[in-house]
Amino acid sequence: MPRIVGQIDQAKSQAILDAAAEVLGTGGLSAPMDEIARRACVSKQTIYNHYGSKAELIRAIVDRRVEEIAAPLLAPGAQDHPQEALAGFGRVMLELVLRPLGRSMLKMTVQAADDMPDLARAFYEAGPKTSRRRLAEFLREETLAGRLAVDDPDQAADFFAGMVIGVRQIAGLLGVEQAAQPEVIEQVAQEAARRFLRAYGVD
Amino acid sequence: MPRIVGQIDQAKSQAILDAAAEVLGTGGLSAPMDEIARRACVSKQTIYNHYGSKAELIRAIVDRRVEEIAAPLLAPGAQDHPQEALAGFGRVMLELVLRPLGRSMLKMTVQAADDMPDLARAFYEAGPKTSRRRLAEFLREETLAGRLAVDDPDQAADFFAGMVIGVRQIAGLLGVEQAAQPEVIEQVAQEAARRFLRAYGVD
DNA sequence: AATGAGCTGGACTGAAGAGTCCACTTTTCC
DNA sequence: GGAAAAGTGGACTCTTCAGTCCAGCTCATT
Repeated sequence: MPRIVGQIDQAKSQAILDAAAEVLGTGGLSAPMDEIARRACVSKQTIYNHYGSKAELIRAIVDRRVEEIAAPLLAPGAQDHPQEALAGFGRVMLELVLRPLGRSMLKMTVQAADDMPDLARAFYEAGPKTSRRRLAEFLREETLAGRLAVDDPDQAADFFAGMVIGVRQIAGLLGVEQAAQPEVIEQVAQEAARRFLRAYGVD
Repeated sequence: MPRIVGQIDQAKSQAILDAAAEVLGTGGLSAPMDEIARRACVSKQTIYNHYGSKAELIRAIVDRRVEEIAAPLLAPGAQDHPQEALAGFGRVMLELVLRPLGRSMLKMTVQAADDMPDLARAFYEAGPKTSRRRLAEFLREETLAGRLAVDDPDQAADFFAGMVIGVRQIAGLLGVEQAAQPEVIEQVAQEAARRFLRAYGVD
């Protein structure tokens, strides 16, 4: 990602990205570059050597997050029982949404959406959209296999994702309530999976 | 709401609030006061006479929205059949979330959350929290009446609200996808209610 | 040890925008 | 009709911050 190639320190690039994500995530997009530099233990000039401008720095942060999101969403699915597979999906989504990093990244992207619509769209595709798509595929397969009776997999996937995430995402964006405990995540994922199976079971 | 009482024009207060909601909602919180003044066909000084500062202006906008939210959430509930009552809840929540005004107000409040946590909390209480609370009460009553079998009304309310709202809220915040059509709202509310009844019915 | 790329930190420029001031006009109320 | 309150528009101050500049430092390679 660095604009000026050469002997540039890759570890420093990452340190800058980490610091920027932290500062911009908590203080909002208007947090000053000087603070990011201080947090990264780096001079402001170095940030500009690596990323060129604040907008590109933000872009790099979101791009990295988009990559990070992809991996866990590929994990669940193949399980013995639909209940476990669904709970797995739920767990992954909740982790992505509830972790402090996930929260602040989302808030950052929302704030940036006005000025960088393409960035917001990339984030949306990588996160919310991909998770629903993967889940819908799973539901389609399970229905073909006769273990579920889902007539509209896209809508059903959105229903399940909504159940799992619930009010927590918006609460995080508004900065109310603290991060959720692991046992809460587990309980919510399991219960949502159970209820979903009742709603969409083969009778 | 005006700081300086006297012969102040109430209609002008509203015009300012309307213009500010529009400008700050679409252009983000950093939109300049001059543009709000222009939009409201009012001098900048008049805005300051009415509201004292940009922060208080924002506060007034959110306060007004908080009032507006309260009314529709009291409407549904008492219906012949749970299906209709639930669909009514769903319809109201979707309207609140999907309407352009609702979207931009939410985005504005999210952006303001860092600097005005109390404001964000008031919004959260009035909107997401109240809607879940009202719905949970309804579910509790229906369960007592033997028409539903909801063991954890708070969680079930959150599940239903999540199903209805789904990916649309975050899509709106990220500025992707256009506003939803009325028939989509109706279909989603009805289908969510139907599935919810299967998940929580008395068998 | 010499070269040169990258880094530091601090000073600097320029733009944008919040909030103020002021001379003047309009409205409202008695 | 006159006084007081409210509004207008435009200039003005002050602060904040993105981005630049620069003089001196570090350190790897040769």
